Amino acid sequence: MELLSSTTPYSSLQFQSATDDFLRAVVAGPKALEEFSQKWSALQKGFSLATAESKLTQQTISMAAVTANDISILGQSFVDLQVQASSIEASLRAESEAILSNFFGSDSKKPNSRLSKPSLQSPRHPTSTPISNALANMLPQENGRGTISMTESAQSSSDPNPLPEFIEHAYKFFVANIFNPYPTREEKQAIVDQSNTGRVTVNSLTNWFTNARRRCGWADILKRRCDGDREEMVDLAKRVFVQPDPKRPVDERVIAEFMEMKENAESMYERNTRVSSWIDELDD
DNA sequence: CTCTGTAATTATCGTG
DNA sequence: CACGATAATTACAGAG
Repeated sequence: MELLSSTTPYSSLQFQSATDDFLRAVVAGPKALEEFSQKWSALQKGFSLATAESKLTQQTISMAAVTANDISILGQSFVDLQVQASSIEASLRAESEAILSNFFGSDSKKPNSRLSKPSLQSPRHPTSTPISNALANMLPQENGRGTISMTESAQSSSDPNPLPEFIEHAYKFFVANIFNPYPTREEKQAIVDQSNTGRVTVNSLTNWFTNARRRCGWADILKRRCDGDREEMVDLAKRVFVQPDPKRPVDERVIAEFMEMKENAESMYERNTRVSSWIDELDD
């Protein structure tokens, strides 16, 4: 609240400095990113509201979109690096597990042992580094409320997350690619590789993405605004989330629809990542 | 491959 | 606590 104070609600200046802030935060590390994330969220939230009330000039809107684009691209690049790194780590771990299981013989596929399976070492957190978490939490965001942030809310010990292993990675991809939530086969495979402990398949991931597009409202906009034309939809979404096209400005109402859609996607993520009551029954 | 419709399953909430 | 209603998810079939 105090962030976007008083008189001038939105100047393009705020958006301009955001890019610099972001870069500084990336360099400074996860904690700074977290901070930036909150500022950025607040900024977007306010922007969203102002948009709804048509209080912004086209110029400010453009500036906002351009900044969002910059941040999105930069953030995406970092996320990609993280994803690749963890993918490599995953295959290395898989390899060493294979080797170990040769030693101990047996135990290659065990359908229902989900809780056990202490793998080799890292109790949890194999593929999620602080940076990638912070980035993925914040990437194209708004929604200032405490997103997952493993850093504080669920600290140390048991960091649960017994959900289907893929959803964390899938959601991150989804939110980070909200302007084009259609992973290629390779990208799906990468997500599966990162999360797989046995039963996650590319096919189920494909289903998940289809359902996710439907649930967050992407499918709805696709049908209503683009007559089911996916190319057109992605092009439109890019003009909203990535880079505005001065020659083809997007109607404010459409922008609002996309913002809402993105919010839905993010709240799905929250819903599914938060630790809930039942976890209490797990310990001891 | 994706989209829509839908069945099956699971989690959550209000009530007696 | 157990129940029934409701919401959310996942998987699948049929069509394009």
